[in-house]
Amino acid sequence: MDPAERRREVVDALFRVVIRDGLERASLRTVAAEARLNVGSVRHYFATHEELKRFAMRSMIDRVGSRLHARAEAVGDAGTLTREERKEVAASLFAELLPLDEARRAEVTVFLDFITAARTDPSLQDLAREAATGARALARRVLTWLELPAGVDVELECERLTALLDGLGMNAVLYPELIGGESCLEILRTHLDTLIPPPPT
Amino acid sequence: MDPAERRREVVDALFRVVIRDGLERASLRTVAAEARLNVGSVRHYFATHEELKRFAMRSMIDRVGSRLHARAEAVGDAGTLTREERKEVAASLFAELLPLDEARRAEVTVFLDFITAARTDPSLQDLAREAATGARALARRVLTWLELPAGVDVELECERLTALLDGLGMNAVLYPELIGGESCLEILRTHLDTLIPPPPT
DNA sequence: TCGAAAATATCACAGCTGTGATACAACGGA
DNA sequence: TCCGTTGTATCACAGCTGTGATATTTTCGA
Repeated sequence: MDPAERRREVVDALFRVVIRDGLERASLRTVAAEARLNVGSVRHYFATHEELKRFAMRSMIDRVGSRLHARAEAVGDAGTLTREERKEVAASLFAELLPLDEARRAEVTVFLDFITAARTDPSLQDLAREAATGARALARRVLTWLELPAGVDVELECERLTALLDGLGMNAVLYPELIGGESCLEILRTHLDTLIPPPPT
Repeated sequence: MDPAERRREVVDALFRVVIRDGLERASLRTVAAEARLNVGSVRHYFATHEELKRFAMRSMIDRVGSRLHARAEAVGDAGTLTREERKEVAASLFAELLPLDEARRAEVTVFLDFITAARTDPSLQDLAREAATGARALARRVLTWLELPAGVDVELECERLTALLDGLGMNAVLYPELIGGESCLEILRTHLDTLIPPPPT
């Protein structure tokens, strides 16, 4: 079997364990069992536990990052869109970072565990920082593309938006009974409306 | 020595371990060592590890909750304040939830570890839910007290504000080099200004 | 002063962890 | 066919974990 695919299987098994029991329960043995392998086989592809975790976190970042990049490229020609249309495009782009379906919920859940673990795990810190700066770069790019009204501090709004997205994702993952995916999307749209007032009806 | 104070000492030791190494490293042995005790002494006050963690999380919630409650009570007579003054009161109240100094940074750090752990730890879930609903109740109360302009959805703004506060706190704790306490406060003030437009100068 | 209660301390045990070492099987080119 | 590479599997070891049981010390009121 293709080694790359085996690695992917192991990483998927790790994700399932993290979603079910949290990252701290994702030991070599539990992940191997989830992947229907034994520790020896897992360690044939990942020399150490640390390497497995780093590879998994990188896979997650790359997956989300490439998806966002593809979406951002697809709307390269902005001149033909009205402000309202661009707002809708921006909303659906940022929505990729919200737990709106099971796949994205899984991503946000795993990602939250990884970045909180990175606070005290030096081997994950560079990846967490990379993801954080990447999210800010995306937000900055989209906000400038939206051509905010004069007098608006783009850097501040960039930080406010990323914080809002992180907060929404975290709350929707930790308290699904308090706030669902639909509310997240509605709040995101409202937020963009406060940045660019909608035309009066 | 007063048993209540001993418990507090142990809990403080646990907080220090969590801040330094994360909640998953806060074993009975590491906490006991941090408190300059042995496991037997710690277990004399907390029968099980689970009981210790629950007590610590409850202490944290109570501490922050009572501080917020005291501040909210202190400004009970709202009629004498202008809208701008009330906005400033609201900002300083919500600022209690942001890592603006070392004490609050420690609180947010520990709290973040607790609520993420609660996702997969049934023994902490009720406390996490209590904290989440409490934060929303506070935000709802303050937002109605601010008398937002007509047409503003208070429930939605309540959720948007709590998500923003959570996101700001999380980012400031996880990426202190990307966003500091001052930026959090500035963003919070900006957010309140978008809810209640400031008078033109 | 005595003695019970509270507090502190130590040991042992089973279970889990990462990792090193080693063995066994499968496969694919010379 | 042979052999080296790749993949799979198993064992052992030290270290950490929570917890039960037990021992020792300290405290403090009758």
